[in-house]
Amino acid sequence: MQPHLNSLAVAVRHEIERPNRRIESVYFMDAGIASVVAVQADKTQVEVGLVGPEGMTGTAVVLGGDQTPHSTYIQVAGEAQWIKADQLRKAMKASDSLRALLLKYVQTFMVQTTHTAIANARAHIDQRLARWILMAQDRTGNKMLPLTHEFLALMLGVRRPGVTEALQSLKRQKLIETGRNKIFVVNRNGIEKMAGPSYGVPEKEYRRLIG
Amino acid sequence: MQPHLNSLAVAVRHEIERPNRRIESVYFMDAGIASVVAVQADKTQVEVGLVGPEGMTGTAVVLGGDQTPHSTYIQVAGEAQWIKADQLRKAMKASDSLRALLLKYVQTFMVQTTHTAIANARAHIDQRLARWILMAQDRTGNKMLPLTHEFLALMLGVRRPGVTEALQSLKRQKLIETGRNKIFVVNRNGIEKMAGPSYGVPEKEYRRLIG
DNA sequence: TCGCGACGGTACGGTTCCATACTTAAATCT
DNA sequence: AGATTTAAGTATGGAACCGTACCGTCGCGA
Repeated sequence: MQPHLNSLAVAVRHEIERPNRRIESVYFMDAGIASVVAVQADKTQVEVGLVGPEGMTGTAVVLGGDQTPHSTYIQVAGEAQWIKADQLRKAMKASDSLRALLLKYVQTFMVQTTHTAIANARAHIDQRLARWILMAQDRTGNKMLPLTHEFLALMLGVRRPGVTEALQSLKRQKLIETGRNKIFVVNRNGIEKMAGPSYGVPEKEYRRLIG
Repeated sequence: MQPHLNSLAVAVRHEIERPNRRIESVYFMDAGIASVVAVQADKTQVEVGLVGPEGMTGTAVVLGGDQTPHSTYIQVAGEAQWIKADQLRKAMKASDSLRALLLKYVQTFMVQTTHTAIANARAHIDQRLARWILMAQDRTGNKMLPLTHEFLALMLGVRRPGVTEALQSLKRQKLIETGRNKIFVVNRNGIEKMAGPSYGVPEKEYRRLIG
């Protein structure tokens, strides 16, 4: 696979996959975060999964398809290695172990999306926000996350002022610090406590399957 | 694959898969509905997908695994053909076309779960309920759905009285009729209107991929 | 350095949904 | 038939969020 990989710096908001359009390339993130977003017929959208260096975009290609109704774009700028979808298909055909590994990742990603669903159904905004921060930090390994409230609101499917208030609640509890376009993780354990049961299951499944 | 399939009547609430336990068998529903449920560490659970005659349980096996953190059980009694997970693995190894078909189904199921996530984030109870009724009717082909409010509440992740009120709202609009343990679809188009953008995308994706 | 655009903080009334509890009604069992 | 269980309807006060709007502030580019 390696000869067909190409490094690339990816900028925030860059769209990797468009809904119902052919997937040209698949990205393996070296740094930064991509976001998989479900899109309804009326264009309303909500994030369903995060992809960082632990994973890949374009799971539909791994499953033998060439498009999805989802949208995928860069949330946190970074670097990625991309490969043409066709090259990935060839590589999977050539290597059973590669295919098996990528399918395992699809499984972990699926668990992530199902737990987004349960969090959306049952958790309050501050819990969902805490979950999101934890997942983002897992992927960047950085205390600082460059994010606007507006963007987070879009991701969580809530009002922008709702995010502002939830962030202030976390800040009051000394769990994070905030700045314009920035969130700083201060007390990770505290954030995990805040997220409660909405964080953890997909992470455990990832460790089990891929480690 | 056929020689290893076994017919079986499945009763409501029968558990097909337990969280983090080895998946013994995979079920292809002939009639009735199975429900895939995400489970958090504190045991709270919410439904993330429905499986009827259009699909199968045990997508983790298709992805090369042998367990998931999810739970799967029968929602509407019916009949199923089951096969030992190992036999399915053999059959997939033997037939690329079978494997490709099952992977396509995994893709459609994934889209279903992501749209459960977006519905949970943005839609009100009556819309989510409408979506659920439509998805259930798609799978049984029956105007009558044998369901308790309690069960629906568990599935949607809301209070039981919330379901009662939402059902009455649909009833007032002449979209459904209700009885003890029963919901009757009266005006399917009206229910689709009520569900709005929360219904449709996964169904379209299914038609595109499997038809 | 000034102005403008983007971002974040705050306010307010209204709606949805929650937790909880109690009552009525239908099915099941003895 | 009567008793018991299970399901469905109703009530209430409170919390969480919503849509919307307005204002302060930060940073960037002219």
